[in-house]
Amino acid sequence: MATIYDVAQLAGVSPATVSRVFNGVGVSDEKVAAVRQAAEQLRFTPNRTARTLRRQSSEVIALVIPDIENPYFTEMARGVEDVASEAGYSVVLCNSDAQVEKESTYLGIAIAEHMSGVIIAAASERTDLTAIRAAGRPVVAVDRGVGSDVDEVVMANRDAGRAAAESLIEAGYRRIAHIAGPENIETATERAEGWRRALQAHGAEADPELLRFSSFRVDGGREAMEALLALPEPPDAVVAGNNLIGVGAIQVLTERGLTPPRLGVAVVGSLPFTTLSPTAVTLVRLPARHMGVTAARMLLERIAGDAQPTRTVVLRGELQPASVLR
Amino acid sequence: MATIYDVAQLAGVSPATVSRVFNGVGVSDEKVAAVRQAAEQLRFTPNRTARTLRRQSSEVIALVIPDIENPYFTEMARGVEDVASEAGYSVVLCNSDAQVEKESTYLGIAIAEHMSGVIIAAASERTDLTAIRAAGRPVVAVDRGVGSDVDEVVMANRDAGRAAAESLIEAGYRRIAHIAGPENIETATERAEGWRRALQAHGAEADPELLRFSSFRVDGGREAMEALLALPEPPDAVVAGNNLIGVGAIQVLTERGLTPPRLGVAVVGSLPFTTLSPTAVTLVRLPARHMGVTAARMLLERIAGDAQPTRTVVLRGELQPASVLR
DNA sequence: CTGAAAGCGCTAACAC
DNA sequence: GTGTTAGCGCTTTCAG
Repeated sequence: MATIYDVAQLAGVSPATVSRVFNGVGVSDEKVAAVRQAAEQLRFTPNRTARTLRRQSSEVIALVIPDIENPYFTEMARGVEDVASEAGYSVVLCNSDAQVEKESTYLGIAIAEHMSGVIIAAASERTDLTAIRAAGRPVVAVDRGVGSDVDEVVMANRDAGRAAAESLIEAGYRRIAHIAGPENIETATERAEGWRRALQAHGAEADPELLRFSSFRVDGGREAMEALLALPEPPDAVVAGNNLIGVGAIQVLTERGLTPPRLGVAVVGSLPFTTLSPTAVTLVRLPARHMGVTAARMLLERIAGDAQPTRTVVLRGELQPASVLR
Repeated sequence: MATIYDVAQLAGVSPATVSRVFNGVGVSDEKVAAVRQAAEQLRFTPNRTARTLRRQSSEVIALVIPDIENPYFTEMARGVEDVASEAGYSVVLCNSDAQVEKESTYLGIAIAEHMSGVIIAAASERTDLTAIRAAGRPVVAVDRGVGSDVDEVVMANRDAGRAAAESLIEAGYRRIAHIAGPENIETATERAEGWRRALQAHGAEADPELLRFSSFRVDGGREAMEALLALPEPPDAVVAGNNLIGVGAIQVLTERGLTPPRLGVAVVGSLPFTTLSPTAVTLVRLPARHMGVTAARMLLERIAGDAQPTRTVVLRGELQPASVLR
C-alpha cells in the first residue's frame, strides 16, 4: 500500500502537501494536479486508521439494533445509511440480539474505534449509556427511549395502539385481545396502554386475560395467540404489538382456519412479506425508514458540534384499515 | 481516555508491559495484577485504532451483501456474526444495494480501514475484486461465485431449482412457470437451469414464455406473476427463484383468488414471515445461516494464514413439499 | 521477564 | 503556499 510519502516523492512535493490535497485546503493548482496524478499512478488510498488515530475521530457511526432479522429495523437501517453515506459517513451495523451484554460490547468497540456517534435502539431499559456518554460521543436513541438525556426519535406508540384497537372496534369486534412485546420495553407498554384506552373509551371489555406480554418475535406471537385461543372465552379480535408478533398470530389463525377477518387482526407495524390479501388486516404502518433518516440527521448535527438541549421527535403511524370486513 | 502510559505509570511498570498484559504474553503474576488493577481504576480500554495502525490489521471483517432487507441475507449475517464474535472479531455489515459502485466503495473502506477480510455476496458478475485482492486481504464469496479465484460457499442451485419443479410435477401440475432473478446473477440462471431440466426429464412442456427473469425482490415477483397470468395460456404452477419473488407471486395469486395450491407454488428459499398455512407451498429451504457460518470459518482460516488452494463448498437445500394438494 | 525506543501513516502547528 | 516536524496510542524488536 502506497503512503503519502510515496506520493509526495513521486509528485515532488512534501507529505503535508499531499495530505492537504486530500483534505481540500489551499494548494496551488499545479501541485494539486501533480499529486493527483501520482496518487492515481500508485493507486494510493488514504489510510483511514492513521487518519483516525491522528484526528481522534472517524467518519463512522454505529447503529445498534436488537434484531437484525426484523425488517422494521433493517428498513430503519436503510434510512440511516442513506443519510450517512450522503454525508460521507459509513455505518456499521451492530446486532445486540436484545442482550445488554452484547450491546455493551459494541458500545465499547464504538469508543475504542473512535466512531463519531451512535444510533441505538436499546435492548432493554437496563441499557447502559454512561461509558459512551462519558467518552463524549453523541448518541441518538431510536424506537425506544433510554434513561439518559439524549436525543430521541420514537413512534407515537400509544396512539398507534389506540388506532389499531379502535379500528377493530369500529369493524364490530367486541372482545379484543392484545399481544404486546416484552414488559420491560417502553414501546410494548405504551402500545398496550393505547389498546387499553381504546377499549375503555368505547366501553368495551378490558379483561386482563386479554393482555399478553410476549417477545417481539414470531414465536412470541404464536405462543400468545395459542394461549388466547385456549381461553374459556377466546377473543374475537387481536391487536399485535409489532410486525413479527402479527406474523406469528396470523400463522396460528391460518392453521386453525380462523383467517382474518374471521378473527379480526390489527398490527402495529407493517407486514412486509405477507402473502395475505393486503386488505384483510388492519395495519398501523410505522415510518421506520423515516425514523432512521431523522435520527441520522440529528446525529450528524451533534457530531458537527450542535449543543442545543436534547430533542425528542415523535413520529406518527399511518392507519390502513382492513377493507374486507367479516 | 486513559492510555497505556497512564496505566504504566500508575502500575509502576513500562508501557510495553501493559501492552503485553493485554496481549497475553509472558508477564510475571504480580505485574499482571498491578496492571489489571491500574487499568480497572483508570477505566482503560485499549485504543483499537492505534493497535490497528501498528499491527496493520484489525479484528474486523466486512460482510458485503446486496440487500439488507432480505431475510435470507440477514440470516446469513447472523451465522457470520456468531462465528466471528466467538473468535474475537467484529463484523461490519455493508449494504451494496446490488450496485457495483456502492460495493466498490465498501471494498475500498475495507482496505483503508485495514479490515482483516471480506465475505461478499456479489452485486453482479461485474463485481471487481482486484483492489481488495491486490491489498492481500482474504475474501470469501458467498451465495454467488465471483470471477476471481477465491474461496466460495454457494448453494446447490441447479438441484434446488430441479427439486422445486419436480415436486410440482409430482403433485400433478402440468404447465410450470419459473420466475427467476436477474439474468446476470449466477444463482438465478442456475436455478432456472434446474427448472428447465426437471421439465425436460419429465417430458413436460418447457414453453420459453414460462421463464421470466426479474429482480430478486417482491415487486419483481409480483410483476412477473401478473405477466404470467396474462398469458393466453397461463401456467398452472410456478417456481419462484427466491424467497422474495415467492412472496410477490403469492401476493398476486392471493389477490386473484388463486391461493396455492389452486395454482401450485414452489419456492427456492424460505418464507420466514409468511402468514400462509405452511403446508400449501413447496419450499426448498436454503441453509442461509449455515452458509454464513461456513464462510466465516473459512475466512478466519485464511486470516490465520492458511494458504491452501481455494475451495468451493456447495450447500444443499432441503425439500419440504406442500402437503396440501389441490 | 522487562524496559527503551522506533515506528505504523497521517495531520496540524509552526516556520519560512 | 509549502515544507518540517512532532506526535496520535500502540506493538515489537532489541538489549539487558
